[in-house]
Amino acid sequence: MALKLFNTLSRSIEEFVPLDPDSKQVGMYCCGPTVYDSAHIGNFRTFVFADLVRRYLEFKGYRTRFVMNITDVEDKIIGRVREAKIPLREYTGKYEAAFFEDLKNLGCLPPHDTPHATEFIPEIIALVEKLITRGLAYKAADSSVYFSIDKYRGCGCVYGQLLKLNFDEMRTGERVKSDDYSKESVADFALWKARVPEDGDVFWPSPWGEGRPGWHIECSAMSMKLLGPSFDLHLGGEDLIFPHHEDEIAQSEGAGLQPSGQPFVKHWMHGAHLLVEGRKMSKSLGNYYVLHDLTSKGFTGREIRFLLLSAHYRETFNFTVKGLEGAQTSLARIDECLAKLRELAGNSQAPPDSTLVEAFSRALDEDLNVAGAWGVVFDWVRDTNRHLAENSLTPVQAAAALAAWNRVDSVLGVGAAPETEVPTELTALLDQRQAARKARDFKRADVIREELKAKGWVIEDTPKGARLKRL
RNA sequence: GGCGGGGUAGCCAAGUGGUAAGGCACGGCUCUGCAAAAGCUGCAUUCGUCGGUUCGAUUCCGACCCUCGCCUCCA
Repeated sequence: MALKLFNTLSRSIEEFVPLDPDSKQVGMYCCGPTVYDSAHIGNFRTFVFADLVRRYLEFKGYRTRFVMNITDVEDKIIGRVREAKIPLREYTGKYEAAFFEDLKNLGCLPPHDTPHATEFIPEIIALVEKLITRGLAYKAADSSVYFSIDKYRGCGCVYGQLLKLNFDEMRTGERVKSDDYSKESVADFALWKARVPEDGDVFWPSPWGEGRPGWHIECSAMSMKLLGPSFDLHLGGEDLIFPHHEDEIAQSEGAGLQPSGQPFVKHWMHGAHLLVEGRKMSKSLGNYYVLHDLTSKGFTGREIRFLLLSAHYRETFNFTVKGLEGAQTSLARIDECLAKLRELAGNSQAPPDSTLVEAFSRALDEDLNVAGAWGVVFDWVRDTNRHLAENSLTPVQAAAALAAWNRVDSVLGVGAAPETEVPTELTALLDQRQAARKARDFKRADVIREELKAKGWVIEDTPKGARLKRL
C-alpha cells in the first residue's frame, strides 16, 4: 500500500515518493523550538506530529534522517539574556535540556541531528554571501543584509509557493518593525541583522560587520548542510507557512544549489494548531500549558501523547483536561488487554498477526489518519477481550497478538504502562484481607480495603485472585 | 479587505454518492459477600441552515448562518 500525504505545495494529497525512490532513504526536517522558555503543549503537538511521521516512515521501511533544529539566537532570547545577565549558551542550555526531557517524556524518538543556529554561523554567512553574489540580497544602510523579493521574482522564481499571496491586498503595518526602515521593500526580510547595542554580547563578525543571523536563514543553512540542497520532507506548525517557510524556499532556491529542476523541499507538511479548553491558548486565560503543568496534575507523558495523537494533524484540535482524563481511561483499556495477553502468552513466540497491522497501516496510509488507526486498535482490543473471555486463544495466538501490538506501537509510541512495584507491607495487608474474607469476616476485609484505598491503592478482585493497582 | 480551515451524539473525533468508525461519559448485564476494578453490551432514522443535481447526499453544487486561523520573526 502506498503512503499518501498532504503536500502544502500542491494543497492536495499526493503519494509520497522520496527524491531517490530506490534508496528508501528519506531526509526530513522539522522546525524545532526556540529555546527562550519552556515549550508549551501546542509546540509539542507539532513535535509529536513530526515524530509520528518519522515513526510511520520507518514502519513503512524507509530509513529516515530526521533533523530538528534548535533556535538558540533570536530577539526574545537576547532580551532574556540581557535581563538575566548570563551568557547566551547558559541561558538557552537550560531550556534546551528541559525541551529534550519533555520530548522524551512524550515518547518522541530523539531526532538524528539537533543542530544549533549558533553553531552554523559560517554556513549561514556563506549562504548569505551566495545570495548577494547572485544579486538577490543587498546590504542596507543599517549594515543589515536583506533578501529582495523583487529581484527573486524578477528571475522567474515564484514567491508564494505555499500559499496564495496578494501583495496589494495584504495588510501591512502593525507588525513591521520600525527598525526595518532601511529595507528597499516591506516584503524583504532580513538575512543578517546588524548588531545593535541591545544585543549585548550576542554577535558574530561577518563580511558586513558584526551582527547575527536573521530568522529564516538558519533553517536553510542547517537543513541543506545536513540533508543536502534538495530533500524530501519539511515539517512545521501551520503558522510557519508564511513567512518562515516561504522565505526558506526563497533563500534556498535563490542560492541555486539544487540540481536543476529539483526543489529545495519536495514535500511540505504542516500541523494545525491547538485550542486549549476551547480557546486559543493564552497566558491571561490560564489555559497556557507547558508539560510540567500537566504532569504535576498527575497526567503522564504517554497520556498527553495519546491525546495529542487522537485527532488528524491538519485539524485544529481542542485539548482539554477532560480529554486527558479520557485518555487515561482509554490507555488503561489497552494496558489491561495487553497484560492479559502477556499472562496468557508466557514465553511463547510468534510472528505478528497481520490483521491488526494491515488495517492499522491502511488507515495511516491515508494522510496519517491516526483517528482511524486508533479505531482499528480499539476494535482489536474488543475482539481480543472477547476471545480472552471465551478462553478461545492459545498462548501462541496471544504471542502473535502481542507481536502485532508491538508493531503498531512502534508507530504510536505509547508503549506499556510503567510497572508499579507494590510495596511488601501492602501485599501483606492484601493477604490479611484475603484471609479475613475466607473466614467470612467481611467487616475486617472492608476495613483493610479502605485502608489500602487511603494509601492510594485499589484492590482488584479477579477470578484469578486479588491484586493491587495504583489509584 | 485578501487567503485558508471547520461545523457529525453530552464531550472528543473518523468516514462515505447507497444509508453513520472509535474513545470518554451514561444505562444494562457478567463477575463479587457487598463493592470496586475489569469485561461484555446498549446508546445519532441522523451529519450547521435552506435550496439544487441524483433512483439515492451527511458525502457533489449553490446560497446563507456560525466559528477558527494566517496576512512579515507565533508550533
